[in-house]
Amino acid sequence: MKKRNVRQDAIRQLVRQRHIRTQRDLVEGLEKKGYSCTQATISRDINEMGLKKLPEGVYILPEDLLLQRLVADLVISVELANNLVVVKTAAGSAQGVAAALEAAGEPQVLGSVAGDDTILVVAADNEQASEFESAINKLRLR
Amino acid sequence: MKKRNVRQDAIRQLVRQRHIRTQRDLVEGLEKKGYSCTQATISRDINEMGLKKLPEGVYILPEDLLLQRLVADLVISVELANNLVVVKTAAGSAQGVAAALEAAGEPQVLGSVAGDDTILVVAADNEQASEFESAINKLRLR
DNA sequence: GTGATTACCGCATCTTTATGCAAATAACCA
DNA sequence: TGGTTATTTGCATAAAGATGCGGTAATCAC
Repeated sequence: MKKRNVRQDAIRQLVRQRHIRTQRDLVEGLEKKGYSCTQATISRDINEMGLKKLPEGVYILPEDLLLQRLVADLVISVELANNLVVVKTAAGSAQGVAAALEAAGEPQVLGSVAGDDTILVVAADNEQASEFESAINKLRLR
Repeated sequence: MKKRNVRQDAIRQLVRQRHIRTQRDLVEGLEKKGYSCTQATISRDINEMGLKKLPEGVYILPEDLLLQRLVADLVISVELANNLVVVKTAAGSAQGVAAALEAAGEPQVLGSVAGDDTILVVAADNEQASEFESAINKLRLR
């Protein structure tokens, strides 16, 4: 049976795109994508993929967890200016957040510099910058 | 009715002391302290107190959440040396973590200085330092 | 092919947490 | 004080998630 991997890819997509709060959400989301399975299967998939549930109640991919926490905890604002994104952080945290962003390796980013409470992120063009901005904002739950 | 507040104080203690994973854990812990109540009551207490459940599966007080996340995500090691505690963090994060520690206002800390990836914490004496060390380590789940 | 082994999954059920409802208790007030 | 109102709680049950068991499909050795 090969469907398992394909289904788990679909789960990855759903978790990244939307805010999935329950396993039922996933069953329904998968249904719309043409996959049919039960909550029991989802439970096993979640365990196998190492999905975590945040205190805020949404599922998140394990590889996104660290960045999410740092962004949610330390980023104060995100502003767009042409192909630049200016990220304000808690005092003294810009270096740390910038390192995590770097490590996450968002493809649309050319590079960044960080001061004490500000990160300047340079994207190739306005659209790439905008994409990056919304990617960050998606991590800032609550 | 005064028992509610007293019970919630006991819950606070338990959550800080041990790693509480289920509401049943709390019912049992409270039982040993002489409080008798049901899981339904605990559920309401947890909601009212704003307790959160970490992805690692343990409950945490809302006021401890930010520090916990930063410590868990960014602290690499904690070493004790007489009345000093040397905290190693991810590169560029020492400032941020030190600020959060500062904000948490652990009473046993006299002060601290932070470089790029190291925080030096000064306590009044060896015992205070040791207490602080274990307080930090308690936040470093998994 | 046949048989054995393995991976996968649904069903049923268990565990954990949330909640509607009514009873009990506390707080208030005339 | 007696009556009224607001809180707090337990019980029963719903909702969300985990898991034992057995069945089916895919794989492999022969």
